[in-house]
Parts: sequence; structure tokens; C-alpha cells
Amino acid sequence: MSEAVYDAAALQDKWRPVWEEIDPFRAGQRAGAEKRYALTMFPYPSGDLHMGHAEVMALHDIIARYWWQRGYDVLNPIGWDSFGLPAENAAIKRDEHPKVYTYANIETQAESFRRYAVSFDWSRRLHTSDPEYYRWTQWLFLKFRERGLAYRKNSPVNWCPHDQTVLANEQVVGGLCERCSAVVTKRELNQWYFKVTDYAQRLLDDMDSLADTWPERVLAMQRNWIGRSEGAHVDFDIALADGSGGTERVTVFTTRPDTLYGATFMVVAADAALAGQLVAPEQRGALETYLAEVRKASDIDRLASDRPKSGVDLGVTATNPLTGEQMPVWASDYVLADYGTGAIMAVPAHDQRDLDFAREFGLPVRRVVDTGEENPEQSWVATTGNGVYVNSGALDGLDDKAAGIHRIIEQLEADGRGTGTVNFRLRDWLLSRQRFWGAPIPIIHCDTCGEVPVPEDQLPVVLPDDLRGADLKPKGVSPLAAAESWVNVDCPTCGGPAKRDSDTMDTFVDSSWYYLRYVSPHEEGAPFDAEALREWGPIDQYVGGVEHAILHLLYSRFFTKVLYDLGMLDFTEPFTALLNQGQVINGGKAMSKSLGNGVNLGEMIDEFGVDAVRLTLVFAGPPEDDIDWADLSPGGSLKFLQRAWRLAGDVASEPGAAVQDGDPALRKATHKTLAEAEQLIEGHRFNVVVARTMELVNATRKAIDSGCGPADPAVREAAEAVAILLSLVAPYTAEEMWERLGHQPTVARAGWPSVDPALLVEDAVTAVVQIKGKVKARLEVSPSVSAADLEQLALADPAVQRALDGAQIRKVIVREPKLVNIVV
RNA sequence: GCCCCGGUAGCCCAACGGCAGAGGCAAUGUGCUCAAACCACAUCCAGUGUGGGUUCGAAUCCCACCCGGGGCACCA
Repeated sequence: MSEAVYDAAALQDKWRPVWEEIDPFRAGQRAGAEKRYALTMFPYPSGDLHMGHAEVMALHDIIARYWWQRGYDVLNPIGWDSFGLPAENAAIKRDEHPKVYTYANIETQAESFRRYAVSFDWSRRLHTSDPEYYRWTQWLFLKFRERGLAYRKNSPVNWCPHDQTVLANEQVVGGLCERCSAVVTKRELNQWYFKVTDYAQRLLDDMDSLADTWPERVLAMQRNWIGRSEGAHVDFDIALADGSGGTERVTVFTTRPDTLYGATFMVVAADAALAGQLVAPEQRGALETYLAEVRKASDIDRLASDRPKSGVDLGVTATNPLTGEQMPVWASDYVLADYGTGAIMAVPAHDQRDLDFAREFGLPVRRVVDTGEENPEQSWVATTGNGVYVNSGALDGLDDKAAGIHRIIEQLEADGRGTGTVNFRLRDWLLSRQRFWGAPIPIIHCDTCGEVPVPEDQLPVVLPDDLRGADLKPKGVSPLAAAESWVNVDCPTCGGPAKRDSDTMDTFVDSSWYYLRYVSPHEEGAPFDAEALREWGPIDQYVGGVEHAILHLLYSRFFTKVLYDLGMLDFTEPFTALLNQGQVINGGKAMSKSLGNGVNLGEMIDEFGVDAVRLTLVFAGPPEDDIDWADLSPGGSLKFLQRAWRLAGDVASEPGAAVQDGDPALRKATHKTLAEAEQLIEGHRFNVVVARTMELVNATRKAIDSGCGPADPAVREAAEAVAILLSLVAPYTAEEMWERLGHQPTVARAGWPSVDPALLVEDAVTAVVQIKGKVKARLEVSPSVSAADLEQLALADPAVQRALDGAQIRKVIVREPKLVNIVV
């Protein structure tokens, strides 16, 4: 018996150079094979890899490596999302250019990925901060702009005072900056937007095609975020109080046009321009004062829902388009300027917010739907359910909400006073950032020609190389604005003096199309090669964290649809299937510096080896569940790998031994394991695959020690199956096993063993006999036993006879060959 | 408040509506050893959050509730 010992570090050193030589995972090497595109969300280069990366890569790699074993031609690329704030902040601190930090970290991470043995095709590596990449980010921006999907507007925007930049709506979480948790404030700025709202309905509709392959909760979150609501636009005429005698038509959005008879006042958003246009001269001062207060309040204050309602009377009246009734117009911050039309009709009886406002300011409440509950005028609880219409003209007596809504919309449309409509919660995507380390927006501002796109042949607009440290300090405008030699250019149209747009793009723009670039990462004439994309796209399996459920995934879906409309793609959804891995936590809490509960990945690998760490993370539980490092046992994983490895050393037959003569019981176990593993992997139930592999190792051990013995060909077959199963999770151990079994590298391309269906059939099965659902006897029967025979056998069984004790049999349910249930 | 996901041995987790236990951790014991570790073998441990319902039969399907996690929330 060999005295060899299992040394994880030695295996890593031994096999890495061999694999780099063989380069087994280069895509496009299997002519004629079906193509599969596996993608893991590319990392941001902050420091070295951590446990979270280790988990997602281990899970993702199972899928990619399984596909290789199954004979597919697999594209599994890697790159870096390498623009972004941390590099810029590090550069300020260290007085250097952000690229220094960025590219140093990328090298560190790349080295770690190689050691971690993820089956990436390294030849396709990309970095979003490379000019060769962001040139196309800029090009795409210009295409969007040509199509009217990128535009500039003045608007109150989310401002992070810490990072000194604006934020998209998606980057504000509970009134705080998603990145740094600073309290977000509002600023009125002129900024670039992508018109994602144009795609709201399609983003919603196309989710139907993802229903079976994306996690339900991600779809739910996106639906929630898009926030479709059906209702109506209703026009109100407002008599202006400027002495002109004129009127202004104001449109409101409502989901309950059927309650129009109950509208007793109107409210416009205090911070909308409309408020300033409508306000009566004598109320202007009050509005200004109120507005100043509103502006001071942060989103955090606004989010406190128990906050009393505030507002100011604008001193004008609106006319109810159905009844002609006059109603006062107020301004308040509970109406949002950027949702709907920024104005509402208030129906206090049937909307709690309106009711609170009415109570605060003594405005009338009129019930128009009797739901059988207490009248809101007395209870101060708005009723929103179905009921009988009252005080509602022609609607009176009707008791169907849907019909009521329908009839009022019909009426409004007939009168030219309104229309049925759909509104979305989704806002356009604010993409400008007042920071340095991002793709410059390729626009030149010329006093004569206005906004001029940088001509395509002048792309990329490259970031200057000579800014560092203090030059990059955030000052509320982009550091690029101060880079004189960079910002001042000749206008491409008239040749006169002009300035570059000094903002950079949100880094989510970079990551909204990187998966397309991978199919042809060195393409120089286009962002991607359309032919290559037809071969590889869309992504068959995307793996990554649920934290991108809205941001990255929604933006990428939007980009894909726009590029489809531009005729550049032939699919409308980028990610056919999505797997969200859970988090790795420790001791019940997320790992964090402040808690001091971080687990260092490098140290774990040094102690247990890459394979044991990967195995531990995969075996811990279902991929989408959070896993607690404190519950896990990398030592146990290592022990198992050693057991498996030892099998390979014990096999005493030669490669190619006549397996059909092998021990039938062990052969059945092997083939059953393989057959089951196929199903389990396809269902992403990787933890169970590991358990099945452990069982097979145990069975093989038993066969060697106390069964058919090490020379039986079935033992070799089992050990080889173990090596191939392990090649998905523990590549170093698997490769070493493969070599000890007398094969050439690499086991990663050994191919999935074909399962012999004959070996999946059991010789005998245990049938259980139940009486009233309780097990009373077990019978060994043939798998092909007939229902009648099984019933006879069951009734004849002495234990059953005893249990029946002469009771009258009412019914016998037979599920051959597994079960008989006797009802007495 | 609304919407998703989950609750099975001391712990992590399995179980096409059909024997509650596959696998692992921990614990205990036996063998190996001068001894310990390693290793091998064995043993121990829950009736599935609670209450109803459907069914011949429910961890699994349905309803209500409790607990935990996540998302959304002054969006008219």
C-alpha cells in the first residue's frame, strides 16, 4: 500500500501549471457542439477575494464544469467592473491615480481566481476601465441619445453629500446612500438620464418568459420597483388669481376615478413648478416659506409615515369636471413632484393620506362609497374597499368598483375631460456622476452649436492620466471640470472654443452590457460581433448576488431591449436563467470589520486547501440559502476529500478493465449516483450531489475492505465516477485521483460517464403494507410485481393478518411495487 | 401596512402526496496505539412551528395564526 499522503497545497502547486499548459476551458474549441454561456457577475476590484466570491464562484463553476463534462462548448468568461468610487477614494488618500489601485487589485484577484481554479476562459478577460472597453460604453451612450433615450433635464435629484455626487433612484435605500449610508438630500441639477420609463411595460411583460428560470423573489422585486398602476388622467380647470381671469388646465393621475364625486380639494406637489404657477399673489409668501421648510427636510424625514400632514392653501379654486363643483387647491409635500402629474384630486373619504390632510386643515370629507364600515367623516379611517356608490350621480346604487371606474373613464373621455391611463413608479435612470473614475460622457458643450456629440472616430474620450490625489477630491462638480487641458476643446461642428461634459457615467452603465462584449472581447469595429453573439447569446445561466435584483439586472434588461430595437441583437432578455447565491455569514451575522467576525478566505485556503473550502461552501446547504460559517466544517470536508483520494490509490485493476464483470451491487450504486447527480445538478441542488458522492465513496470503501475487493473492476468504475463528480467541486483532488487511476490530465475534460439504464433497475424492492396509513409489514418483491399479486401477498402476510384481526376490509389501495394500504 | 422566502434530531441539512433520515458536524463507544492524534467501525438523537381542512395516506396540498429573514412603502 502506498505511503503517499494527501497534501492540498502540494496538489495545488502540482496541477496549476499543468492546467495552464493544457488550457482546457477556452471557449469555441468544440466544433459542432452545442454552445452554452455561463456567466458569474463580474467582481469589483476592491482588495482580494473574500468568502462571498469564494461561494459564488464555487457554485457557478459546478455548472460550467458540468457542461464541459456533458460535451457542450462552454463560454465562461471573467472580467472586472473596474470603474468606481473606492479606487478614487484610495487614490485621494494615497496621492496617486485611481488606475494604480484598480489594476493592482485586479492582478491580486486574478491570481486568487487562478489558484481557486475557476474554469474561466482567461483569453476573454476585460476591464470596464480600459479605454478599449469604455470607448464602446460611450458609443452606446451616443446611440441611445440618437434614439432619444438619453437626454438632459433639470430636476431635483438625489445628492449624496459624502460622496459628493448625484445618485439614481435605485441607489437610494431608505433615504440613505446605498454605498456609504449618508443621508441623501435633494438638489436641483441639470443631468443626463436614460429613458428607461419608455420600456417599463416591456420590462414588466417580458418577465413572464423568466417565470420558471428566475427566482420568484427577484421578479417580485422588479415588479414592485416598476410599480405599474392603472387609473385615469382627469383634467381640472383652475381659475387663476392673477387678475387675468384666465384658467389653467391641470391634469391629475388617480387610480380611483370612480371616487371623483368625493373629491373635495386638490393638492399639488409643493416642490413642483406648477405650485408656483398657480399660487395666488397673496399666498406666494406663504408658499415660499413652506417650500423652504420642505427643502430642508431630508428623505429620511419624509419617510416617517406618522409625520403630521403639512401644506399651504394656494388661494385658487379648481372645478370638478363632472359636477362643476369648486374646490380649493393646496400645495403639500405628501404629493410627489415626479410621480404621476405631480398633482392629485383629494378624496379624503377613501384615501387615508387625503383624510389625514383634510383633518389637519379642516377640509370637507364626503363619502361616495358605502362599504358598510363606519363613515370616514366620523371614524377618520378612510375606506378603500368595494361598496355601494352614494352621492355619485349616475353611479348611485352600483356596487362594482371595476364597473364604476370603467364608467367614469368613459364619461370623462366622452367629455374630453380625461382619459384612462397607466402610470409607473419607475423613474428614468439618472446616469451622470460628478466623479472622476468612470467613463466620460462623450458630449461637447459649445456656446454656438449647443450640445454636440463627440464624433465616433474621436472615441474614446480618454480620462486624463495626470490627475492624482488632491486633484480628485470631491467638490460637488466633477474633478474633470478643473482639468483645463482636458475640458477645453474645439467644437467638432464649428471649430470654436467649447468644453467637454465633465461628468462621468454611473458605473452601472458599464456593467449593463459587459456580457455582450465577452463574445468578442477584442473586436475593434463594434461593441461586439453580432455573429459571435448569435452563436453564444443569450446567457444560459447567470449566477450572482440578490443585491443586484433591481439595479444591475433591471438596467441590463433595459439595455438588451434597446439594442434589440437598434437591430444589434436577436434576443430581448439577456439572462435566460438566474441563480442567486445566499450570503456567507458568521455566527448569525454578516461578516464585518466592526464586528470582527470576518473569516479570511486566504487563511482558510492555507489551512484546508482550495478544494476543501469549495466543498464546504457547496455542501453547506441549498445555494440560494444564507450559510453560516460557524455551522460549517472545512476540516470535515478535508477528511472526505482524503477518503475519496485514498480510494484512487487502492484501486488494483488496470484502466479499461472489463467493467461488465464487476460487482453488480457496487455498479448499481455508481450508476444510480450518476443518474441522480444529473438531475440534481440541473436543479441546482449541489449540496445533495455532494451527499450522494459521499455515499458512493462510503460504498466503495466498503467494497474494497469487506466486499468484492480492490481488484474488482466495479471498484475502478466507482472511483472514476467519484473523480468525475469531484471534478466539478474539488478540481485538484479530482485531478490527482485521475492520475492515480492511470489517466492523463485532465479529468475536467474526461466526459460524463454514460449511465447504463439496466443498472438502474432494482432486483427487488421493499414494499410496505400499511393499515390505515400505519406500516404493519414489509415485503421483498420484484419491481415488476402486478397490483393483484402484490395485494394477495400483502393480505397473506402473517403480520398483516394479525394486525387485521378479522376486521372488515373496506378498500385496498395498491401502488405497486412500493406500497399497499388497507382501509378497514 | 403590503408582497416574497423559510421553520424537520444538539447543529447544518435530505425526503416524486406513500417506511420521517441520504450525507455531514458534534457527542458516545469499540478497534488500531505505550499513549494521543489520525484512521476504521458502531451507537445515540426529531415525528416535521401551532391549529384546522382535503386525502385511504400530509413534512409535502389548502386555510388561519406564530416565529425568523428579505423586499416595498405618503407612488394618488
